[in-house]
Amino acid sequence: MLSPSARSLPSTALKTTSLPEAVYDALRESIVTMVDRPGALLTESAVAERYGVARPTAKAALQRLVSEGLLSRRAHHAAQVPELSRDDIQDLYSNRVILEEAALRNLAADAVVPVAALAVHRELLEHVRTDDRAALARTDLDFHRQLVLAQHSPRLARMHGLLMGEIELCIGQVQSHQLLRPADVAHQHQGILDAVAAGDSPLAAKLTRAHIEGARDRLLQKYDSESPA
Amino acid sequence: MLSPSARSLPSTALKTTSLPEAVYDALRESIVTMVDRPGALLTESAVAERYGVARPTAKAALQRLVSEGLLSRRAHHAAQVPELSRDDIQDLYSNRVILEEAALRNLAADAVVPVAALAVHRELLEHVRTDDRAALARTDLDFHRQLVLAQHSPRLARMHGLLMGEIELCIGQVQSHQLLRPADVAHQHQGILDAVAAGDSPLAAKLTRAHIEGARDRLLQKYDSESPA
DNA sequence: GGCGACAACATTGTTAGACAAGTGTACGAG
DNA sequence: CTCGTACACTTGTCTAACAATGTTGTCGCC
Repeated sequence: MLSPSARSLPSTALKTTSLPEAVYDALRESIVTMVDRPGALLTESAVAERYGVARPTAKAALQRLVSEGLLSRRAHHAAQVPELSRDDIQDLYSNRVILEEAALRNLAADAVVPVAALAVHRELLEHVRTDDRAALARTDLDFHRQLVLAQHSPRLARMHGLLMGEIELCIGQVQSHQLLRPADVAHQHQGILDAVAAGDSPLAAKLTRAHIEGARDRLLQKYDSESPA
Repeated sequence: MLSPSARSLPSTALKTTSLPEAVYDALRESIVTMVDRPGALLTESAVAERYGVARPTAKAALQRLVSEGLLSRRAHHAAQVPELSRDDIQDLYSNRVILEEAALRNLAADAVVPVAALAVHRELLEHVRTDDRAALARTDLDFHRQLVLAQHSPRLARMHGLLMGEIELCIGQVQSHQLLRPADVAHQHQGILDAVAAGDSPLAAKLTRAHIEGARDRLLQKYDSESPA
């Protein structure tokens, strides 16, 4: 009784199946939430000590984060939380447009609104009502993920997931959710869902593009105002 | 004298900077060239022994291949060369269309033909003349890679690279280059380049889609004739 | 003869410790 | 002031070992 394996590890609770994956999850979280600020150096030993694991385990987690673009690294040097440039933001969002526009075009062609996306949409409306900005930003990304997932294309989901990972980091670094206009987000999502339900592919694609480019512009604006170079 | 570190490793020569990367390269090659047939099991120890490295080194190489979809794996089991299904082929190519169509649309918008792609195109014409099917298949993929690279978008290149890796495997498994019509490939590439030079985005996109879907259909046809289920 | 429990095996998961090799830096010599 | 060397730090790689897990095969029982 009393959950036998409740022995918790130093800093954060690690509860996933694989140890490297648990470290990966924890580290990823602390990167996108800006606990580790951009530019911060993460040595293998430091990570190993922080989570109470061996260096090879930490190494594996770091390697995965590097391969996903959430850390940068030069050979024989500590991994580093990247500071995203203006070009990075534009690259991220222009590729996101490509993927999601295509996804929504296909979705609308079938004229069927995926239930998972609908559920997330309702959750988002709730967050708009309570004006919970942080939760709203998270749910917003979730909504887009669900739309892509509804495609049942493993490769599309994987590529989109890669992009979204870096976009999370991006949003964290620019603190853009403070500028978010909750009602607009909800309204635009509704428009996209309506276009899908109506089977209007061109409209769904157009609204998706506008929605994402709007987010990008807001991000860039904040970015410019913060780093006047 | 006499290059001091010329001690060669068992099967294949490994000459890259990092040992895991060298194993990765060699293993990848032997997978896409069907030296390791689909369904074959690759244990960490076997790989380690084959290339004369320690198990952790082999593990890293395997992990990377798994993360790129060139190997599949269940926990506590040997990695396995995946056998691509009909659905996989369709998924691969429909996503490839999304990416390359977008890339060519942008390229044509600038109306500038990338020199690297032109160089590869000339190389391909040479292979058509000498009727070298294997080299032609390789150069064909290279041509598409160059078109995407010309975009100068790190994320687009990375996503496209992932797709192309699996497509290489796909082409190897179906032995599709035997069905390739060299003159057609060259002709279609020329058409795409012309559309880009003319700054005709819609045409470039349309030709690209047709070119890729043609390749897909040829692949599927061969696939169906080989596995009549 | 068929079926289930148990035991042996194979494989990966994770750790520890060690040494080599590469990189940047600070310090000292010229 | 400049250059080169030595040192400290970090990663790269290996060996060895044990734990955890999944598979397989065998044996006895029904």
